[in-house]
Amino acid sequence: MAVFERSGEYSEQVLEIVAQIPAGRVMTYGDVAWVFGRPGARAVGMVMRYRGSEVAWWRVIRAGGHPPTGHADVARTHYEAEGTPLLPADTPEGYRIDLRQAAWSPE
DNA sequence: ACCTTGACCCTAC
DNA sequence: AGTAGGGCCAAGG
Repeated sequence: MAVFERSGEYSEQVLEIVAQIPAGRVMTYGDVAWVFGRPGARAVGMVMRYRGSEVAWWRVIRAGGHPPTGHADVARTHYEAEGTPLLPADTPEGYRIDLRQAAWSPE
């Protein structure tokens, strides 16, 4: 509840959900957005840019298990530290998160 | 109210 | 793999 201040409640909601993601688990931008009952993966990404510093932004990834743009290297460090299941991939980053196991959703 | 930006998503070439 | 285009939403000027 409320210690967040700044901009709309949307940002608060996003940060709160991300904060609920347990270590070793991840959630896609799209899934987070759908929690609000409305698409808006871009809006979620923007919240990460503005207030992402306060949450485990690395636990929020793109669709398909791809790490956040421009932060794939840092994100991988956190994944390995938390034991997040990763998989080798042909992607430029050379890896992707195993959504089959890491995919998480709030109750 | 209008326009631009952004750590997005999907499809197509 | 990479680029291009269109579409979604929220915040700020």
